[in-house]
Amino acid sequence: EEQEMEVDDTKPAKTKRGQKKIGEKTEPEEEPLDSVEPTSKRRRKAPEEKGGDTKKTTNKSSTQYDKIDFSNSSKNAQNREWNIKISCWNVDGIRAWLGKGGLEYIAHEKPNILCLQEIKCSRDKLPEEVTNIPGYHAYWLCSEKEGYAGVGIYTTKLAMNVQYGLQNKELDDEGRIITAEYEQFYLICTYVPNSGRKLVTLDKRMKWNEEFRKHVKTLDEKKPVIICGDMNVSHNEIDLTNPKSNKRNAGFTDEERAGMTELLGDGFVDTFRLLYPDKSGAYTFWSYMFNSRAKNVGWRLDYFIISERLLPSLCDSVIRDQVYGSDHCPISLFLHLTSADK
Amino acid sequence: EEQEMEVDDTKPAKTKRGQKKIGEKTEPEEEPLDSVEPTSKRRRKAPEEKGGDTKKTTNKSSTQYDKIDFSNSSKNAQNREWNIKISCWNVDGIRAWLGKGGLEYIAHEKPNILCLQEIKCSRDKLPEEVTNIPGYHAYWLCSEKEGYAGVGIYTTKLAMNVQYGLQNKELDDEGRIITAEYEQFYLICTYVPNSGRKLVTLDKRMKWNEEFRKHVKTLDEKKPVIICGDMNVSHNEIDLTNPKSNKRNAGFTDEERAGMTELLGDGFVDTFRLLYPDKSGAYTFWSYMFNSRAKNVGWRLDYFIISERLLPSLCDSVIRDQVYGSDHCPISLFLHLTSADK
DNA sequence: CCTAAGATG
DNA sequence: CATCGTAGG
Repeated sequence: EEQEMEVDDTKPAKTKRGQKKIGEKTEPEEEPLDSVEPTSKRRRKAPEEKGGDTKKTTNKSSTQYDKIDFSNSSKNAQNREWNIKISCWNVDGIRAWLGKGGLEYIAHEKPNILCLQEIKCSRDKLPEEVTNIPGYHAYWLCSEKEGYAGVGIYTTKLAMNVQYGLQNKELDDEGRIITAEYEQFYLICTYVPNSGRKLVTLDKRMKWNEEFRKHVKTLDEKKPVIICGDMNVSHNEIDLTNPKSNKRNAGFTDEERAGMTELLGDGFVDTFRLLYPDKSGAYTFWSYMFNSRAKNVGWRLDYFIISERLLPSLCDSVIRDQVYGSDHCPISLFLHLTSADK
Repeated sequence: EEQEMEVDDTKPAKTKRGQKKIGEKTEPEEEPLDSVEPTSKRRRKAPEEKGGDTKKTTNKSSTQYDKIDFSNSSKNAQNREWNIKISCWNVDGIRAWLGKGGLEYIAHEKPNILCLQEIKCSRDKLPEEVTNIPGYHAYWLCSEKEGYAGVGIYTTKLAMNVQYGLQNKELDDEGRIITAEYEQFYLICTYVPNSGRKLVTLDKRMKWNEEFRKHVKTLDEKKPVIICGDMNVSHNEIDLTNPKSNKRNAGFTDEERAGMTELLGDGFVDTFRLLYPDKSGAYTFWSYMFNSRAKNVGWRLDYFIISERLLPSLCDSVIRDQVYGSDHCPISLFLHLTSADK
């Protein structure tokens, strides 16, 4: 049974723009820059290759977004363009991210919903600049451990219901999951426990996987589910640069990979891999060490995983690997939702 | 009795400049920029006022030294110019100081001896750049506590003997004093224990003062003594911006001030205050907080204190308040030493 | 290599 | 408001 839902939504939007309904775009339709070749098949062209960008991860410049095309003209199975965009970013410390211009990402991406992981900040230390973003409501779940983990959701439309944690005493003290209920779906924003150096916390991770799966299956019985966040696993060899040498490292153990396989076996889909089954070099995380990002030595750890019955709505699932400000990059999911999804 | 002296002096100077003898200037005499008004009296003109310098403490620029005149034409009581310069700087972390260009200070000041306090670095983590400075030997005493306290001495001429600590078990684990014996004097480089917020370590400080005084008096029976370092006390009201509000704060308690008075009563002289008895606003430390340095809200905590019988040799004692790179600034002592000092 | 907190000053 | 160390990744 669910505990009472709390809503941390104290501030009204300051702008007069008014609230957007989910299913309503946040700005006028843009003409796509690419050719409008119909994408009748699930298979897509690979995302553009990164240029020889030497930008540092600590770059604060507001110009990083000028080169990025945030428009998306991909169609769903019924040849409809997206009408809701959900984005997701492990920010690796929301205060550092703020200092690196993280808010500009929101202004450029303009998602209907943005899920953040690893905010590493207790609720009372969240700067007003991040709690009070015009046009968005926000839900936060912070770790009891200071400066550790923590997740948040920005949303243009209020959720019907918000559930904090998994309702499991052992697993709910670190701020790792918020479940937001909307009319047509449940949205899960999660930061899955890392198994640690030398896999010291693999047991905890396995326990998490178990409870998480239960949670997701329960939700899925009621409404389709959209899971997003840092799943802290690269599912297959194609999902990281060095699969061989990482077989016994956190993020690519058999146990963690099997966890993902099980989840997908319950009727969920890894949207990016569905759309781009052969795309290699597509990562969402690069260690700060060894200049990994410049060399694109990375891992795909961040996912949009959706109930299979949402597939007709799926327009695109993309990795914003040009966006800097964390050791992860953002990802975005584009859906066309209609009343048929209810 | 003294323990065996260790000398941490593994590297020969890399340059071919050769060693300077103490009493030999490290570079050709420069023509002083100021008028050569003879300074027959102990009383001097005040150091120049700081300009409206907005430089940050973290400034790495190598240009900060261009505006500073390191020459000094002050004479001793026999109207002789200096032939030995000793400098002293609480660097507040030698690695951070190195990154802020601290070594450039040495190149510009060119002291015969430079004493450093608060190196905050264990011996094995000292960067080679600071342990291997051409033309200087180095002695180090590091705290057993990582990244805490610690002192060091650079010297162009090898000391005859080097004593590490006070030979007191309770007080010698934090790297707070090196005593170097030269032909004509003992040099003490010290970082006196801070009494702490709410004076939690005032007892330890009092114990230190007691043992330190014994040590100094013992040395003084053999040779004149030059004490330099962060004494962690402002002796009198003139020595800090806010004496009233700091009467019960570390650095200006009656107990600490009395300690300095006692030391001076044993036949030692605070050289700066002797030469500039009325000079106010002369500080060597400014809290990083509240933009204190820009406002010159500071404390005089760093001293050259010498045996009275060295007074005939004293040419000048100056505060390098234009030099940035720490929350303290360097100070320099100019002496003319002759065989009469032996 | 980055984030963060905590201790110290 | 700086310097550290350490934990975490």
